[in-house]
Amino acid sequence: METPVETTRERLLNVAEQRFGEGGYEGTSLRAITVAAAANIAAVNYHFGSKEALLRAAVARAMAPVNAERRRRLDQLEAGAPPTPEALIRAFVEPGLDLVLRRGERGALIARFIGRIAFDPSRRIRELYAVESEPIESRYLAALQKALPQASPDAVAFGYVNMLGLLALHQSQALSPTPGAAGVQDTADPSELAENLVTFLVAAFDHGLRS
Amino acid sequence: METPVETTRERLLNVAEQRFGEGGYEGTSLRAITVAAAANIAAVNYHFGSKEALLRAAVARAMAPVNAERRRRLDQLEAGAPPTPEALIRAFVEPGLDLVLRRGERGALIARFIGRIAFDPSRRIRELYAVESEPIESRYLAALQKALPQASPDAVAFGYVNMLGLLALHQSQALSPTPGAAGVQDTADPSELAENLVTFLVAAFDHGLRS
DNA sequence: GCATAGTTCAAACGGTCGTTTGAACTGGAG
DNA sequence: CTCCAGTTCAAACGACCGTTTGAACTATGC
Repeated sequence: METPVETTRERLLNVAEQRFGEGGYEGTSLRAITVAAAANIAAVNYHFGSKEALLRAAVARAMAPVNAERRRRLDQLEAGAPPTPEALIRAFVEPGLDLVLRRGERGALIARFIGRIAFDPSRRIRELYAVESEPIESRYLAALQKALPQASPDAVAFGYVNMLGLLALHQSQALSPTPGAAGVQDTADPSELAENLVTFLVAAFDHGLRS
Repeated sequence: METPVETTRERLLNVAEQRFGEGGYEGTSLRAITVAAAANIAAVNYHFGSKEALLRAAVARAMAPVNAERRRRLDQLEAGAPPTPEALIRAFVEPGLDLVLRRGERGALIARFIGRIAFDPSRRIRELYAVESEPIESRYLAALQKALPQASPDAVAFGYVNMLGLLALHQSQALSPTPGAAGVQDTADPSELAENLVTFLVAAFDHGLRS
């Protein structure tokens, strides 16, 4: 079984995901990416136009399947009875954390990349993520506000941004054990992490939002 | 009333907090810091030894009062009846978010700086924060595990790292409204944000941890 | 005033950065 | 084989980076 030959463009995107996910945007140079991709540095300009455009393309590529799955799940939920907060939270969180299950080793790398970019120090970089995620995310916020009529819309929005934050942090694997925090273990199984996070968030949404 | 004259060293630390908080470690150059501090670039080497050492000193300075207050609150709680999870969460979260109330404009800047460094893309940078915060944080984790006997220690640790993550994100002001997320407003009052976050976390700890 | 420690300075080093350029290469169509 | 579009290459540009250096400056004590 022969692996299809990767184009230079694909190699650049793959390595960009990995490297940007490891070092962030500012901390990753094009030379590091191009060397790892066995490409010439001018190829970045040729295929993408600039470093930032490479990032933009990588973010768009990484987010596309996540967004599609979130959209599919929300469409499905809204086609039936009014969805519960739990169903909505699950529909949102699981695609983000399912990357490992669906894609093997590369999935974890993409998850980390997404989480990392979503909270880059630079607002400009963060907005690359926001542009890709906003259309489907605002639908989820509206659906959650509808599903939680006892809480104020502002309060639901507060819970919602907390959910975004926690999801991104878990994706980026930044919530690793602090040194000396005995008893804290990386959850090896991503579906278990998803269950834990959904349970945590559902409790917070159901009992911890103000009215 | 004359303002005391700032030493070069102090100016460098103050500006470093601001600039590292805005741009992250990699995205902030020493020249930007020294220009803003009206200092010579060699002063960084003279007073601190290196860029990273400047960061380390800034982190230590920023965390010292937060850590002291967390320690004082925990000591106080443990001197009485066994503290509730809510009391512990509050004792941990409030000092982190109180920076604005206690220090005026500079407080928000310091909060952002701390939050930003805590989740820098580079593990090496993140560990500068961890070194400063670990001693008091591990005490809080142990106290929370004791206060939540119905949950497994691993589950409490999971909730704990989520709390760390959310606190840092709120401090860093990275949880700003996404474009188009109508209804999401920056909470102008930090004590209200603390109340909202404590409420959210308490619900998640009380109802959302697995056993 | 001199000596000394502390502090700051401008210039420089060696390295890295993103972007650009024009030539060379590659592959496909006619 | 030629032509052409697409692609890659090495070299270079101008800018920026953290670190270093030796001289100059500053303040204090004798």
